[in-house]
Amino acid sequence: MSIPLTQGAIEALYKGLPIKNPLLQLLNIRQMTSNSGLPRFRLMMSDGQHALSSFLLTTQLNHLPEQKLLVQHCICMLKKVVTSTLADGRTAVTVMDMEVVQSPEETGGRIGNPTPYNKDGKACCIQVVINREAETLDWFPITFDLICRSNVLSSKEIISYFRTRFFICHSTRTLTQNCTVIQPHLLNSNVNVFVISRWTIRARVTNKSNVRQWSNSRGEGKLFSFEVVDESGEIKITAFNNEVDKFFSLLEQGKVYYISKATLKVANKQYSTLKNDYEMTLHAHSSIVPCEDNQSIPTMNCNFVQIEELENRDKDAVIDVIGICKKAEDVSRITTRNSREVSKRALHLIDSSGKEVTATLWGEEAEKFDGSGQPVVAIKGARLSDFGGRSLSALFSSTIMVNPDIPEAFRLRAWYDREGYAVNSQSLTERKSTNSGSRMNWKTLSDVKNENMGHEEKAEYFSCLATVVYMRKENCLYQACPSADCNKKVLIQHNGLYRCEKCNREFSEFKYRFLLSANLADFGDNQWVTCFQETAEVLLGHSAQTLGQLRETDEAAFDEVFQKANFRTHIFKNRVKLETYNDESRVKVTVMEVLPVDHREYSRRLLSNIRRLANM
DNA sequence: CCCCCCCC
Repeated sequence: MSIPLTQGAIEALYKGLPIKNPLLQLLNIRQMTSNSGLPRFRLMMSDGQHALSSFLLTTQLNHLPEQKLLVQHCICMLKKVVTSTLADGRTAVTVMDMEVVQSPEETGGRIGNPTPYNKDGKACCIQVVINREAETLDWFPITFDLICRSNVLSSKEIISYFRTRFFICHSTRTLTQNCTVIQPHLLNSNVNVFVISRWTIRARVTNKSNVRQWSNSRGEGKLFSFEVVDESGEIKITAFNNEVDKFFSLLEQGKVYYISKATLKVANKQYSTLKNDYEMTLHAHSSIVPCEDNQSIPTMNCNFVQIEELENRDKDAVIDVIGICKKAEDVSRITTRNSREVSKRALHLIDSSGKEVTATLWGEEAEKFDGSGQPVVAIKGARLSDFGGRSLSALFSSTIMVNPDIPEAFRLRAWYDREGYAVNSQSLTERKSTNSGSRMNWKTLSDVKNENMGHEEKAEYFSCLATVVYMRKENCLYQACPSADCNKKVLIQHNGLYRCEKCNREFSEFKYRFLLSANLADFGDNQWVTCFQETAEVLLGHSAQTLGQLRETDEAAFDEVFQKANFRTHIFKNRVKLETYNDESRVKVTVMEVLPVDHREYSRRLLSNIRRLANM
């Protein structure tokens, strides 16, 4: 005669509810391989009503099965268990302490007729059956809550199941009242894959990729993906191989379809900006049918950011933008870092903020773009870059819409045709990349000293906004070797010829070159710098040759060049390095590039310096 | 099962 089992224990243990020393019958025991190399035993236990195979024996108790004490149909008292949720969402009941209280001989076999409780912990699918009232509806929104009338799991559990494993929805819909959840059933599939049976979604295609080939160690094939939206959210759907042939030409951006019998998998967030933890994959049995009655399905929910506002957004932000394409540059081919060739086309977008920004389209999108007639262009999901200050770049996931049928587009069109065309817009994107914030290591002159820049073995580089306050005009020029690639200083010989030591030659002529010492000042400090040929020419506005001749012929004009160049403000890109001569070390700053001051850049610099000072 | 998001 067997000891009575503890009724309801399986449910309590599965839910992690407190239950004291329950008595359960072992229905099955299986040895698994564990990461540690020790055998790990998995148990199926029964309380006479329910059976559950989510029990794991702590390895400290491995002696029980190994000594044939814990065998099929014995009765155990579980003295200590821990119920936990595994990384993949499954529940495990780990048995930390137990005692075998009755042998199989004494129990006389399986007790009662237990039914599987939530199956054995493999990936589950909750099958949804639509009852009579709902059968007239042939679609579901992507996400929904459920009211559960099942006696297997509570409604709360079902909802949490759906929240964690399927989709998240916070609104309770009428339709949900008509759903009945029946027995979860087991699927022999990967833990991350769930089959949605008898579910259909009705959704609008917002973005559709091109067909792409892939080839890797796992094989090769072709695929395309598209994104859909319905009133409850958005999701990405991918089709491979045969499904590409079947569905690619059917799907059109902007149109609505009934989509059913796709599988779900956990989305890799790394590759998606969509607000969904899951994505769908189409299979041989999947169906996609166009839907004509699509009024209630949202078009694209764009959250347009004014161009002016882009200046305040973070680099790499993914934003939606809409503007008049004032100018579309010609398409060009570039080679990427990975030596792939790709087409690109820059658009100059302007909106009613009066600001302009450059947006770059890629690949086919760049090639097929037609900018004639200055169309309204909306880009959903463009990446904000800090190139040239602020610019935009389309991603693979971006949706580009020309003259979209939306109120914002009509407003922009009206604004542009009435007054916008005459606006002298200011672009957030500089034409010169060198002025871009990202490439500049901005410093104030006092920063350079305080941070001991240039004291390392390697030269350091910084940029500053500074004003020329003094230039040593006396020895700003030297007589250099006239050979094309030699700038070595030459010495005049008694014979009237100029000798270059480096070339070991004598020349009848020399060329002038600059070696200009200048003192730069900003609001906090000043710094002596050296300008060689190109940078000095920019500062002084004359070539070394012209200025050299001027010095020989018209000293007043020569002086005037310096007067004019003095107290001018520029952006200086500099190299700083510690130099030692005569046992004395000092930091030498060489100007590498002189750039004109852009007023926006100037304000930005000024503002950031002020903020920094305010925080000191 | 893919996963490229680029260039000045």
